[in-house]
This record gives sequence, structure tokens and C-alpha cells, in this order.
Amino acid sequence: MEPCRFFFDPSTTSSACQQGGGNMLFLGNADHVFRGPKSVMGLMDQESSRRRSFFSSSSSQDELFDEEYYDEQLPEKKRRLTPDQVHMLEKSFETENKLEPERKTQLAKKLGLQPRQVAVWFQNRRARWKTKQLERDYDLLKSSYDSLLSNYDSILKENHKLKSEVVSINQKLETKEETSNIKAAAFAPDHADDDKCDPLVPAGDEMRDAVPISYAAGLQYSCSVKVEDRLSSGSGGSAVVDEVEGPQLVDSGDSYNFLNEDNVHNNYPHHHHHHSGVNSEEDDGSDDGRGYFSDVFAAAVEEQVQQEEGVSMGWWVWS
DNA sequence: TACGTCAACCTGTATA
DNA sequence: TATACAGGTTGACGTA
Repeated sequence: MEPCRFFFDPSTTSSACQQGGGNMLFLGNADHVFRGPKSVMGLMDQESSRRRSFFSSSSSQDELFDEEYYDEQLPEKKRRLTPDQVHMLEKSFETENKLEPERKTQLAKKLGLQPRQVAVWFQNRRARWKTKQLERDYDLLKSSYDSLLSNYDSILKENHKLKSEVVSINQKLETKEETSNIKAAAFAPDHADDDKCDPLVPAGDEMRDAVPISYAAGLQYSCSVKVEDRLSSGSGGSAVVDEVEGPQLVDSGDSYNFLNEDNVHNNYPHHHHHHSGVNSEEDDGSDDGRGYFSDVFAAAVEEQVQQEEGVSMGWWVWS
């Protein structure tokens, strides 16, 4: 056995003993040097000696090799690889993280290590790489999650903003309707004891629907039934606003436009009933509570839609 | 002294 | 069945 050549590693402030051109025995820092083999063996507890000990032999070829190797140096403390050895192993790991037997023996020779040591180093290195990779993946997922969360928050804010705009628009609409109702009430003749409409305006659905929009719009207030009642659709609110869920109207200055034809048709089904010839309980001639105003309004809207579709209906609106 | 790192080990599993 | 590997553990060691 060659005598130790003492060696001080500045990176770890520790001393070591290098034998020949090969392995370095790690002896720890100045406090641990020369503590001796007995203390090392004393550190091995009963449990670990029952298991295959650090210095014990095994059946594999590598470890038979190890046995010779360890026999020479037994009993020494656990060795640390030199920075040069680690550097070369790292380079080898970069090119290929798996170790073929041939490469293993070549590396072992080159580094003055046992093939088993090289194999163990690669196994541990792969485990470390996997741990790091998991950390990287976690960081990546976390930043992705944070980014999505941030987007979600801004979308949520935008949604709240739009909802409050809708509320404001609906309030505007109601105010406008109330104003026109007041005007209508003031304009209407006093027929408090008469619950029938003015003979100028046909009372039946058929006739009412046949009235030109301009005429109906001008005479609708001659009906003695209060306009508010006619506007009421039963839910107590605006005939237009209440029957359409959500923001069906958009404010373009002072005028309101329906967003799409589906809303119009869905909310004024009886106009379609006449077109299709399908009767329903709403189509029995009785007033569904919508009244003149909303019907005329609906007709006007429907005409607008049809004009957009390229169908000219003129002023007369037949259901 | 607690804790992190590293070399070495153990066990179970896949594969040729 | 030998071998290699993954995953987990152990014990030595360095360091704050």
C-alpha cells in the first residue's frame, strides 16, 4: 500500500489522501484527520452491519473487483471523487446519461475508479437530474398557472364592468319609457269609466295588427286602458326589458337596437304563429297582456329585421 | 447541532 | 438468470 500524499481541497477546506495516480481517500477537514479506522468502524451500527456493509463483498463481478480494491484500503472512510473525476463523469453524462458496459470500464480505467463506482455515480446522477427536472417542471407549471390566473382575473374584471354597463343601460331605458308613459297619460282623453278602446282603434287582434304602424303609434293612446297596464307584461316591469333576458338592447346614442333577429322572434312568438299557421294558447284572440305598444314596437322591429334581410314590407304590417 | 450533499447500498422490476 | 435501472435509504462529511 502506497503512502498517502496529503492533499488539501480549497473548495471544501478539507484534507484528503491520494494514493498513486488513482483514488483519493477522503479524510474530512482538519478536525477529522487521523481519527483512525477504529472510530470509523465504531460508527457502523449493528443494523448496517447486518445488511451488506459498505466494505463487504458481493457476488457480482464488479464487486469482486471492489473487494480487492477495498481490501487494500480497508478500513477507510467514505471516499469523495476528485473534482477532475467528477468533471469527466459530468462530461460523459452530458453526452449520454446511460452507461453501456464498455463505456463503463473505459471510464473506470481512465478515472482510476472501479466500474461499480462509475455505475453508482451514473445512477445517482440520473436521480439528481430527475429531481432537478421535476423542480424545473414545477416552476414551469407554476408560472403558467400564475399567468392563467392573472388573465382570468382581468377577464373577471372586464365581465363585471360589462355587467354594470348593462344595468346602467337598462336603467336608462326604463327611465325613457316612464317619461313617454307620462306623456302618453297626459295626452290621452279622459275616459275613466270606459274600459274599452276608442272606436278609432280596432280592438281585435286581427284589426289591430292590420293598423299601419304610423297610425297605430299615433292613436294607441286613445284607448282608455292605461298605457302602463298595456305595457305591463305581468311581471310588473317593462314589456321590452322584462321579456328579454340579459342585455338585448344596445345603446347607440339615444336609439336602441335589437342585437339579433332571434331575440325578436323569440320574444314575439305570436307574429310567427300567424306566419306559420300554427296556433297556440297565446293565439286564441285573447290579449296575452303585451298590449298595443309592444305589438306595434315588435312589428316595427320585425320590419326592420326583414328590411335587413332584403324583404320590403311597406308600412302595412300583416301578421 | 441541524441540515444538505454525496457515495454507496438495498430492493423490486424490466429485459435480453 | 444475469444485468441494469429506478427509487429509496444509510452513513460520512461539510457548513451555517
